[in-house]
Amino acid sequence: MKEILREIGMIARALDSISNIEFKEVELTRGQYLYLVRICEQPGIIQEKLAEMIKVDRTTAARAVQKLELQGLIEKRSDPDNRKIKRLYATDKGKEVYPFLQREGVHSDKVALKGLSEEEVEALMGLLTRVRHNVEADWEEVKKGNKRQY
Amino acid sequence: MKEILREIGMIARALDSISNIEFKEVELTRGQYLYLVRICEQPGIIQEKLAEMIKVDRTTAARAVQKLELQGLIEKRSDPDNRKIKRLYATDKGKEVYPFLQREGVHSDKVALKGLSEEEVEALMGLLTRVRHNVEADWEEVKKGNKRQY
DNA sequence: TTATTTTTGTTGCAATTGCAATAATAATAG
DNA sequence: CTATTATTATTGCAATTGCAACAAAAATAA
Repeated sequence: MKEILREIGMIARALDSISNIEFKEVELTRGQYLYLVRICEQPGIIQEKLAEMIKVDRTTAARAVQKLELQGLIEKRSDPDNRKIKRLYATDKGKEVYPFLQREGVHSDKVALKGLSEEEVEALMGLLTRVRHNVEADWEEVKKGNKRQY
Repeated sequence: MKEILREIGMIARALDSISNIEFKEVELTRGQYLYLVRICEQPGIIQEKLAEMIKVDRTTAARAVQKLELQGLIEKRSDPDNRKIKRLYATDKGKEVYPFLQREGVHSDKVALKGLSEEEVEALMGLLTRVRHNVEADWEEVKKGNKRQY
């Protein structure tokens, strides 16, 4: 029955690959778009949450964010109430590329869902959200070092 | 509408991350399991097809296969009718780890689909297969260097 | 047949990725 | 209040990843 997860893997890798190739046009290297879009959409988000949302290692997110900052696409601001965290914001330059990322996303969306009715899209979205919830619980456990039983 | 693709990305990364952590127990490093399972299931498959199935760069597949061979988990055999290709087969050692990969896959499957009825699973599978077909056409084009219009 | 194009495979970089280990602050427990 | 634990961020490796660029064989075209 695990063909479902394989399909998901294939789709994810294919789309990620496409995005990475297309975003070179905007001077973004592999993976960066993931972080930038989310920072644009949730100004003030911190690195830790970003990694959690994207489902990537904390240190990976750290370097991606670091590079985005170095490129002047985002900036880190210290929080006055909490010296531990650094809030992330897109700079003007970052905000400038965002529309391109959006358009690409919309297009990939259109391509991916071609031939699906509105009801099917709705159903797919609902099912995937449930699957994601199921999976993310395990991911967090395993990431913490806990072992799954089977 | 592109939340669907985001969900897919999250699920894929989370599961991949879990698998990579769990398969260290069997001496497999990041990504290797993807190739090994498919070679076990389709003995005689060639590298190029493997990359296409998994949706990964040809050179990435090349190194993964190379390493699997070095570890003695698979072997490359020249084809008598076609000197260009090399067919891939799991060795006894490779076949030995396969059941573990399977069990892990079954478990991830169970976790991911928890709470979904049989009909929902069926529906999800159908929808994802269609999405995958849509996406893989674009992937192959973009990989060939062609540009998408939007 | 000969020439061109496509398929399949490899290696040299340069980059991302993630595990360990470290540090510092915040939150919780005793 | 002090001690312990959890959160957040960073850096040092060692590895995977993928784009270019190449090679060689096969498939197609002229």
